[in-house]
Amino acid sequence: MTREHTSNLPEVPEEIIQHFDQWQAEGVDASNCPVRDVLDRIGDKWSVLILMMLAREPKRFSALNKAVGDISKRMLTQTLRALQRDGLVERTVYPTTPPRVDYRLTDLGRSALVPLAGLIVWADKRHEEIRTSRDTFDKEEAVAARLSA
Amino acid sequence: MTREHTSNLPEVPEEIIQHFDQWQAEGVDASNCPVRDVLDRIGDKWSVLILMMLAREPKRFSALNKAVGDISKRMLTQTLRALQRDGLVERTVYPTTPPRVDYRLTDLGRSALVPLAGLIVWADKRHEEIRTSRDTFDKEEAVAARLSA
DNA sequence: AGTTATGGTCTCGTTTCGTTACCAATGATC
DNA sequence: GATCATTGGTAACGAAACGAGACCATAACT
Repeated sequence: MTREHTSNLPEVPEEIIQHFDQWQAEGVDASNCPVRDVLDRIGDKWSVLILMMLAREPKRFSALNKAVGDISKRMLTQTLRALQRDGLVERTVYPTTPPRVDYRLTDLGRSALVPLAGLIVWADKRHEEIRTSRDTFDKEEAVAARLSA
Repeated sequence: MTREHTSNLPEVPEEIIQHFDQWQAEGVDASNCPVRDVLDRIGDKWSVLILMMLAREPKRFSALNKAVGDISKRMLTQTLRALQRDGLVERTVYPTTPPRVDYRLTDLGRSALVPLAGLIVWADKRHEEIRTSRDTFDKEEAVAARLSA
């Protein structure tokens, strides 16, 4: 009743929506919602990106640092540790000098990439639309600001 | 060659991995990667959660505030504005007193929920595994700390 | 006059983040 | 044999983002 079928967009499975409804009824807090727990972790600035970079093959710290480009060593270390802690990434140290460390996805980490791939395809397909929307929004905002001045 | 087939886990589509490879070769910066652009935005603490809460039907500001529980009004406003700017959410004001404002998903916003649902199912299925991994990691870390003391 | 309700905004103290400097150990270079 | 480069980080500091709570405008109700 709340949503009319005016387009043939892909649908969100009813089962999932029921899931959401349930959470909403209970009030979703970080403490009581497993999905919150997971999303809060990999939903940070760098985690998904790093998982993607490790998709094909293991990489060394410095290779990751170069691949991502605008991540600092500090954040790279921090993110990798968190991914390792969550069991998505495995860290191997070869005690040479200078040290050599590589990072590889675990099975769990690889399994995460499957749904993430869906998200990436979506982002790629829709990002033009999003950028357009942003431009429009910003333009309207500028007009509104001029009016109230 | 880099990945042995020892388990029957769901696979990451080769096509997607090639996508990642390409990015990696170029060096993924925020500026040159559309997916980065999108991920940086909805990959924040609250966006996904709010999209989920709006899945079934439009909601008022206060309803969202209650549903999410531990979000502050400040962040709720900020996140909703960003979602609106990106064209994922529509804001409607009814000029009554006290004011009434509701937020609903746009078609674009609804389309985002499809891949997100995949991620949520994953999180739900795997979060036990993740928690276990965390506990193990923390225990090992504690041991290491004791040794070096 | 005082209370309540809504959808925010403002301010302030805390957390988190990004930048830069630095380190240890070894092999190569001069 | 002193110097330098390399790798995978850590430490310290200033900047930006965040969370909690006070505050506001308006009108209906008591």
